[in-house]
Amino acid sequence: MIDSRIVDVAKRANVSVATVSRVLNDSPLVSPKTKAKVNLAIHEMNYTPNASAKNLRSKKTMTLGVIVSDILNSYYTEIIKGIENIANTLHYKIIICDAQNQKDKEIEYMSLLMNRTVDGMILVTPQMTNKELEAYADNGYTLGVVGRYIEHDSIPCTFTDNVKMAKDVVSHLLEQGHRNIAFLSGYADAVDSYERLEGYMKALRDAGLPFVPGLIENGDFNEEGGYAAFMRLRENKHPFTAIFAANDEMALGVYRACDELMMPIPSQMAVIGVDNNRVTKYLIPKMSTVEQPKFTMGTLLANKLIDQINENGLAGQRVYKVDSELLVRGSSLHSFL
Amino acid sequence: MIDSRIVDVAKRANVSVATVSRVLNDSPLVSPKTKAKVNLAIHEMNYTPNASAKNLRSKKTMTLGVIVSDILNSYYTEIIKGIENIANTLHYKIIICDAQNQKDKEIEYMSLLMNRTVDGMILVTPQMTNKELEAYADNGYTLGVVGRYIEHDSIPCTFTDNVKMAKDVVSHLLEQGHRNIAFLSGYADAVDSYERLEGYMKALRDAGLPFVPGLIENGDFNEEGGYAAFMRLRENKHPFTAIFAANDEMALGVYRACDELMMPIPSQMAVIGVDNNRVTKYLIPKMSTVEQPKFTMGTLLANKLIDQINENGLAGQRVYKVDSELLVRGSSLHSFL
DNA sequence: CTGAAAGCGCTAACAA
DNA sequence: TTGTTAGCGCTTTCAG
Repeated sequence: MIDSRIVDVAKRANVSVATVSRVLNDSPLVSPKTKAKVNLAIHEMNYTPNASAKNLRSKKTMTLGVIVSDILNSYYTEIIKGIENIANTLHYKIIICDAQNQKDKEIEYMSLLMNRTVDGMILVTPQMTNKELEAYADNGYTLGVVGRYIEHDSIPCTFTDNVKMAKDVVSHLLEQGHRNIAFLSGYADAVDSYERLEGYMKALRDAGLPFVPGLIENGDFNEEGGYAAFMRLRENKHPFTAIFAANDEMALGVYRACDELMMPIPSQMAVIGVDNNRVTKYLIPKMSTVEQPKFTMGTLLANKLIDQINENGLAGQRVYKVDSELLVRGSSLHSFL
Repeated sequence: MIDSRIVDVAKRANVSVATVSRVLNDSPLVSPKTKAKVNLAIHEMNYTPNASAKNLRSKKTMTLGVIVSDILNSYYTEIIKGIENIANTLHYKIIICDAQNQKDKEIEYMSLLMNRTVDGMILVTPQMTNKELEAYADNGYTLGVVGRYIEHDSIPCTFTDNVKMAKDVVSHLLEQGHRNIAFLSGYADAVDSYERLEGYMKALRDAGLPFVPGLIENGDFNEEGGYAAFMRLRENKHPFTAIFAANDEMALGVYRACDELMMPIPSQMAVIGVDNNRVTKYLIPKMSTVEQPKFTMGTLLANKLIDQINENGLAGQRVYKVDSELLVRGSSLHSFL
């Protein structure tokens, strides 16, 4: 039954609780005969071990917490798939927390799970600052980060080079003949925002073009925000023919705005996003974007974190830098004119 | 510190562990003065209670398990959002399990969590049969189902009327003048498949049209399967001008196939899906589909299940039937010709 | 209002 | 190879 205990099994099988525990945990110190007897009892009683008791005693939960910004955004779900993939293999469970794009939710989840509910946390969110994360680690918590670089000995991380990525995007736009390129940032204080902004500015500088503040707006990383930010950009009265959005969600808002304003993409407005969300390839024209190896990033990080938990040490590589790739599609191609 | 215990706090505050526990659990039986003293100690030590110990002793985990077929499909993530919404409010955590469209994964997760890791399970998957679910319930497990009706006193469920929905879809297609309508099923044994098939057949019968087996194919509920099934349908040599897919994912495959075959939608092929996945409204033409109140379904069911866990009883409504709505868009509109 | 103590179900010394 | 037993850290009677 659902609430039979290890002693019940022991009694039925005429052995001690220790023996049952050994069978349960595949210890080699049990004779085949006893093992069979115990397994029979287990099946007859439909016994399942109580996880809480096991966790308390063994001081681990075999569970990882994962905090993402938004579970509806496929960027995050694909990372989750990667995490899940390796977690499953290594017999770990994962608790997925959806911060709903709110930083206070992230913090709330952090404290919710940091009480030995999980053995470690994976943060996939641009909002929490490195400082805050480091504070957690310094307090003895085990955590890892997907999607950004962090300088702390005990926090593993996987990320792509945001600056380089943004430079690549802007260079491509320059090559296509654009000279007035707008940048759609996410939250101002998010790493992904300012690193991509930095790349954008570097590319302009390298090309000898001036940086125009009126060509920058914040869009909060979501579609609605992207739409509104695009409208504000137009009010700024600085004409532009191309726009680089810090993620695909915001670029989607640009698509909608262009549709309403009867501005064909890419002939009157070139658009590029970041993330290679699934929806981008169903759009017309298909959206140019940057592919990040999301699944891989999830797998790498989770694997490393689980290692760290079990080895209780920090051997091997801590920082995983993976390559992103600019996917040039219809929304930024001059030949589409 | 991360590993200080309740006795450490008690010592520091010069009280007993019982008192600390009372403060921790907001018991009214503590004087304000003592409470302040204890809280001070808690903060000074940065103490957090050990969840495993608490779970073991209190026999609950304040956690719900949620099994979905595919976390990349927004149908499921929106239901999850609904579940999460009410769970958060009621101080429950959720463990999300992605069965990756595999029935054996569902069963695996079921046994993984049914050991008091969670207080109850929510199944959002068309694959497990009602019989199997009933067996779990009969064994004393607490569970609920989103997306289908089930006849069992202790399993709450929310669902929409699949038969009626399918009839509505086919009726609309008939009104648009179509007489040869294909049906794209999911897995043959999934409720959503056969109930929608039933509605499809009823609508044809009501209209006095023959049922043509060659117009039915299975597409496994995913895009690739939808694509392949569409190709098979064409090989069957039964001409058809409209297709009803049992979900949007498969309809997406049809879009791709039509694109490759240079068959414009809707003039040469009308297409309707089910779920109102976000991507449907970015397609050209926009895809007709059926909206189900996903968020609400999640909220309703989770709320009911938590009630059931706490009341330890089955008072009130068990079955929640919610309305779905046919969204007629470009992909099935004759006027688009 | 506060404290002492029993025990939740399990694992892992240690003993046999 | 097997059994006995001491906790893991918490909640909750029961007594004061």
